[in-house]
Amino acid sequence: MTKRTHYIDSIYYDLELTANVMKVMGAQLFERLGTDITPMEHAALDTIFCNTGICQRDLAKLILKDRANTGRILDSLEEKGYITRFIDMKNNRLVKKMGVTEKGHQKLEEVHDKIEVYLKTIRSQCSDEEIEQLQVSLRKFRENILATVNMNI
Amino acid sequence: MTKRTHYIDSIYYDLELTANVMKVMGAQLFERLGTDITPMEHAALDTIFCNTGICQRDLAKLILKDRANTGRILDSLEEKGYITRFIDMKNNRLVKKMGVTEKGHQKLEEVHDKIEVYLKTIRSQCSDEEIEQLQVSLRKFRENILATVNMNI
DNA sequence: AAATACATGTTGCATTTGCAACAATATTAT
DNA sequence: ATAATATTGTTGCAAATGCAACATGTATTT
Repeated sequence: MTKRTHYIDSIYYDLELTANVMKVMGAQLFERLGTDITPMEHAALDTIFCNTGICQRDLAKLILKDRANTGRILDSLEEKGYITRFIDMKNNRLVKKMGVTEKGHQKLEEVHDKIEVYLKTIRSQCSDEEIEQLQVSLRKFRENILATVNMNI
Repeated sequence: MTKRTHYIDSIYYDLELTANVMKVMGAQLFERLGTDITPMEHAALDTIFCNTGICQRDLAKLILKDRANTGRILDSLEEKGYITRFIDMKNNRLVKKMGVTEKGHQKLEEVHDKIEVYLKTIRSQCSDEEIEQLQVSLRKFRENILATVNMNI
């Protein structure tokens, strides 16, 4: 007679709930900042900044969106002048690459500075070491799942 | 000169990605089971089973959906005969309560048995203690955020 | 050389999701 | 007693999301 684990007590639930809480916090944070980009656009912009010369498909994998939505996010960022897109070659194939503009770089700095203030409040309760350890555990757990499940991302 | 944490390296990203991977795994699992309920419907059914006499609004908070979608999920479960809904009183107010039917109970048992087989594959890599510790860390981190952010769930 | 398969990005559409407004009812305040 | 407020569930609608089909161009195979 094994004790059954119910949904509410599962790791599945804890992950969903914690990610949800985190997302709501992020949304409220960006709302308060009064900035003109969404958390997702910021994530994309930051990731482009860290991976110069990345193509859309690879960016999609990193920011966890499909190709269609990644394109839409980039449309928005381009319209606001935070990135520029250009045709380039990758493995002898034409791909759309992109780069962060000076304006986009300034936006990254601005958002980073503003966010830092708020995040300190949270960090004060959870130590850097604890968060680091949590991330390590999450990565291990994730790799574990990915070993058994085929993801089509 | 502080070293900036980028999106890809943040706890935000690890949470989002891990929850995402977990969700995809769940979807694939239920797909393979060939059962007639979605992971979310199963979560609701299991939670109703654990909280007899719960009203819709309270259930919504537990399964992390809003009232509208919770109602829709319950419509589906009721239509399939896994739950019954009835009017009852709570704090002298009329509320819709629900209970798991015998058919619903059987469905819970069936899904649980089938899932157990698959989950063992994953558990073999991550020890129960590790997962337990991960859940404890997630809860602490979550409580930490909730202390500073007002959630309207 | 032609055909097939592959990689990349875009468009259209259907599903999911959540928010706001509403209806019904009960509680509290004036 | 009447009005204002609160709780619960439903409906309508708009935004987000992802999937499948398509267009374009390249690599590989025959």
